[in-house]
Amino acid sequence: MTMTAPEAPLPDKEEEFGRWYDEILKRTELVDARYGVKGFIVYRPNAMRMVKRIYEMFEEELERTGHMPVLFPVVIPYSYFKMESEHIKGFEKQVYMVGEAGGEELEERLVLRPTSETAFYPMLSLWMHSHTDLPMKLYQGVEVYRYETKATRPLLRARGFLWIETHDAFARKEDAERQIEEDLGIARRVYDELALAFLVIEREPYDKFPGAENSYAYDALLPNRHVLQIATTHYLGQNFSRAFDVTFLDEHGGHEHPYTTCLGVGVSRTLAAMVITHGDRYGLVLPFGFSVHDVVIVPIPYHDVEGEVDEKSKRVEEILRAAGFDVLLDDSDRTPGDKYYRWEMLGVPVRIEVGRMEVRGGYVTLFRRDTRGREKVPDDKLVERLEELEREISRNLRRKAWERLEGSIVTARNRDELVELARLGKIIRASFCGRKECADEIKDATGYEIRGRRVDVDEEPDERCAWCGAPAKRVVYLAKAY
RNA sequence: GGGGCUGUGGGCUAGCCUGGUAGGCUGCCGGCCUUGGGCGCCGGCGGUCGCCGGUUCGAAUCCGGCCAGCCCCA
Repeated sequence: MTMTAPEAPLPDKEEEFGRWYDEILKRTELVDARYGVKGFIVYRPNAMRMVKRIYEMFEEELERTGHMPVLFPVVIPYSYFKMESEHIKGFEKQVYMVGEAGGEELEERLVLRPTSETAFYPMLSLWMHSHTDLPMKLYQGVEVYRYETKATRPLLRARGFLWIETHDAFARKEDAERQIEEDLGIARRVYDELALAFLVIEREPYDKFPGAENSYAYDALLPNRHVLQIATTHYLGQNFSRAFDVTFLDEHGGHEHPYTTCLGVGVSRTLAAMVITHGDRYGLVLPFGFSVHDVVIVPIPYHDVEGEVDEKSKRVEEILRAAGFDVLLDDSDRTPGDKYYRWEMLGVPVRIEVGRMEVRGGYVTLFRRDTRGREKVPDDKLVERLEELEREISRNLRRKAWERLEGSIVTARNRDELVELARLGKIIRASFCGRKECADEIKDATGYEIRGRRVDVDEEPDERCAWCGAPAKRVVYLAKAY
């Protein structure tokens, strides 16, 4: 694999996305793909700050909305796994199975969870007795395992990846349907804070999660013009509660199957989406709270002012720490330029430079990573300015992400336009008849998949399907997908 | 699923065709020198050449298999 010299900027993200991505992962020391098992990676400390923060944000939202944490085993007895017929059809080709232990074949094979419905439901039936136990809203944050095709990519398409899954059960259908709305809100709030842009999509019926009645997804856009599904939520109806015979006693003393939902958040993919959406040729670009530090102070000592520079740097450090910022004073004996490049690669949002001019002038020079611009800030305005910048950087990153996403959506009215826009790599908006055969033809002709209908906007289709001309049922979005 | 390319100190690589002491840059350690965008100089550290097998007096190099990574296509 070729790689640029350590001191050169990264390749261009748009033109050479593959190389850019490999190198930024390596140079930032986020993850290491050399563990030696295809599709599995090691998360290094710089990535774990981001991973933990993403987990925290989701967990905070989940607990605020009444979810309780649990932790299930990684292994699922095969007999549980096969209980819901659609589910096993959808997953059996991509599960890891443990077949032996202690040198002997196991009496029952164990599935490494690809998702945990079939682990949860047998326990739900033990825990659930009456309608007073409902709603039951549980979540866990774990690694799941799926035997993906040979085209694995670190974080984007892996055989083991980090995620969060909720499993919720309700007495009434309407409550379960309302949960889908709540799930979509949870993901929207967190992704907003991560400054990501995304389409909220209802998947086509043939493209649902195995065993679901309806599936909804968050799709983010990558610079290689592929979309990336970063979260999904599914309305499962009574499919799983029936298959696992989970019941509760209702107000009238009758046994009922609860209506259930699940939400799956791809934490590894969310991490990738942050790296990819915001990053540039100088490395990561991140909002406050995700890099190794939020503010780094770089002193620039000269002989004649060394003591003063040192003193001012320390004073600034103390003030910012007291104000609650995650600040690091980098007084290592590297040169300032070297420090600039290193902290920029790691996406530290703000750098403060303190040298002769700053000591004499009663100000500091502040560098913001998102625009790579400098500004002078009077000493007594520093805390205030940093508080502003925290919001400003986040807003700026979010705006840029949305501009890119919205700027790449174009409407196709007929077959020719659709083919042409696919050739250009756009996200295509089109009226669609809803037939799977039509979707298959489009896939064959263009490589594009119908992602589904947007649920965050109301849209009326044209009369005719843009592909086949049959009466159109809805407006859908098409893209190449990871 | 089909095809192609690659694997050499921590990182990037030369050497491979034509078999014979593994070379450079970077990094890291120690020292001197200072520092406004990857400072300079001196000395040092670090490699069973992805793994297994074969050919050979001798393999990083040739042959076979495997593993991993990347690219293109479906």
